[in-house]
Amino acid sequence: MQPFTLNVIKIIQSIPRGKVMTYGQIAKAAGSNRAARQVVRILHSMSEKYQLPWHRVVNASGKLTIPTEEGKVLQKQLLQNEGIVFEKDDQLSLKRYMYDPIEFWEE
DNA sequence: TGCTTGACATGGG
DNA sequence: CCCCATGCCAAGC
Repeated sequence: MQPFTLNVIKIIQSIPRGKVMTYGQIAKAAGSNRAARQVVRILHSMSEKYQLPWHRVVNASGKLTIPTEEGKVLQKQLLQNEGIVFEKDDQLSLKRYMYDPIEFWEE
């Protein structure tokens, strides 16, 4: 496994309750700013094994991008359980809920 | 080894 | 705001 992959896993595990991160952010934080698609794959194949909070990962627009309707509904419910409120059907406010680890370094 | 596959991102029309 | 093309790169086959 590549170090990048491991980083992605750790980062996703570090997302706190009630917060979300975008694929691009995670990829960048893991060391490759253009590897959003690898994050996708990792979520696909490792979310079970590593118990990743996959539902806290959304796209750059702050929308749910699960292909199936059931998956989308499930993710939405999981996020709502954590206190996140949706503006529209599958749209949430990134301004409010986006988790940026940079807070730790710069604050 | 080489080609295909994505739950993405970004920019242009 | 929606749709499309293109870039990207590790994992699977």
